[in-house]
Amino acid sequence: MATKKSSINIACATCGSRKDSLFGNLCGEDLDALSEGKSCVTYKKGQTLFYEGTRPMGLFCINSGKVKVYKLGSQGREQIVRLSGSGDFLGYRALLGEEFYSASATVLEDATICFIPKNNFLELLRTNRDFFSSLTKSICHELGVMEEQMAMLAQKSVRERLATTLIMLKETYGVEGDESMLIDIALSREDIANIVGTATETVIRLLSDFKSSNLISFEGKKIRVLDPKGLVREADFYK
Amino acid sequence: MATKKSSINIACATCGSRKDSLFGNLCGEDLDALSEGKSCVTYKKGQTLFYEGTRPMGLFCINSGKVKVYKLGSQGREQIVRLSGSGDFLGYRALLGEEFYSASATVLEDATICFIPKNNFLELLRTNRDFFSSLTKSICHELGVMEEQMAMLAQKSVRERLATTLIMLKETYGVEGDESMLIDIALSREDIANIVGTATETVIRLLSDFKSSNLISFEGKKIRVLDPKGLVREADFYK
DNA sequence: CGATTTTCCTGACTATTATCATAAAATCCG
DNA sequence: CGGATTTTATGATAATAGTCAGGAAAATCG
Repeated sequence: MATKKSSINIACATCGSRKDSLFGNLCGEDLDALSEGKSCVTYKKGQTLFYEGTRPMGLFCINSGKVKVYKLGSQGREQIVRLSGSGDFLGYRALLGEEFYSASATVLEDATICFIPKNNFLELLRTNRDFFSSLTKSICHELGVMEEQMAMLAQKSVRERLATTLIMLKETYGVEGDESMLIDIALSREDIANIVGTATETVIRLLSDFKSSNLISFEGKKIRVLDPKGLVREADFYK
Repeated sequence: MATKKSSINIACATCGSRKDSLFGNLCGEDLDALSEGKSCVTYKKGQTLFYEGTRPMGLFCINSGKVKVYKLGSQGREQIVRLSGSGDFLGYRALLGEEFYSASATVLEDATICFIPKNNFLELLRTNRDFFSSLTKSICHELGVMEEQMAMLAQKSVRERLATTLIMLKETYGVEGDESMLIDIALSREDIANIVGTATETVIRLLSDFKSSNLISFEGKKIRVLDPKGLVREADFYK
């Protein structure tokens, strides 16, 4: 499905999504050094950036588009561990941990993504202590998010997990409508199942349940949250 | 239950568990600086080092004993996110992420634990770049372990999760016997349930199942793994 | 040591969720 | 456009795990 096509390099110095990223505060000199080695590529939905178990060669930096990061279980089922979008980095965990990729990354929505070779990235870390600190801080925050996620997966029922996931998606990808919010990311029912950790059929049933209760509505492939408070109730107190 | 009693300070320079920790490679000067501000306390089983939602004041460094780190769910149920022992640090995530504690920590087995004030720790990070790097590397590794854990919790059945947990516990806390290995940590059935994310009764039932199948045996409060390969089968392919 | 509390265990029952089968709807692609 | 594939949907059934209740065993404590 779909083929890669290269595109003209976007210089880091003029990159629009940079201000939202950890590169936001870099000085011109650092930016030029980064730009030097990097390449910038357009990916189509379905293309894979890297595979679990392979060696990281550098850092991916998402300019636009959306990516899912997932591990494969023993039955070949994906478990999505993170969704990434504009301004996010991919692959720093494996680079800094000096390990192979612990997960795979595949494009969900057509994306423009820069690749910064390992050595350029490590050199930046070596020379710019503030950047190193803010990266570390961000990783620590990430770790806290993962703990949260873990507790949710372990303790809540599937119904609660789905409600919780919708709330999180709304918080990250919600775009304003009047009163309600549209979750602006194209996830299949199967993708949602692979975030929640359940069967696709179960997601379909529960979503149409939530729809019947007027908690959500469907808008093309996307979901609109009509009653956030109702969802919070479903997420916390059901059972 | 049980009260704190202070004990004579152990100097970092002469600390026996240091070589197993991230402080293992520090020079004498750094060690003396650390020792200066620190205090060293003996805790009894059941005592709590810190509570979720509070502000971290420094780093805990476990000299001996075992500690569980857990989050509280909305039904008051603990989800254990990590077990820590001799040589492990506690609280660096919140310190480096500049956040409140995301979890609580309670002593499982009587412990001797040093406390290093925030500023001493941060100063060490500031002045010793190698230490900062190795800490970051360790955090990245931790993040990978969490991803693994998350996928397990989301995808596997409770039976598989329990088998997986026993294997992990064996790998971390196993002490040699002939052929079999004893898991040398005192966990109640409820603690195990709070790692696996299930009801205590279910853990009891499944453990006695595993015992009937001669995969494990009980030795006081501890569990002996008789057939690791059998456990691996239970962990992966059941269903 | 005996009393009390906590932990462990078992059974019965119920609720939740997975699985399998089938079909409609949507999307892809030449 | 029209056939093929993928995704979404729904029903029936079975497996899994949770809850509640009651009792045995073990640990704790004065």
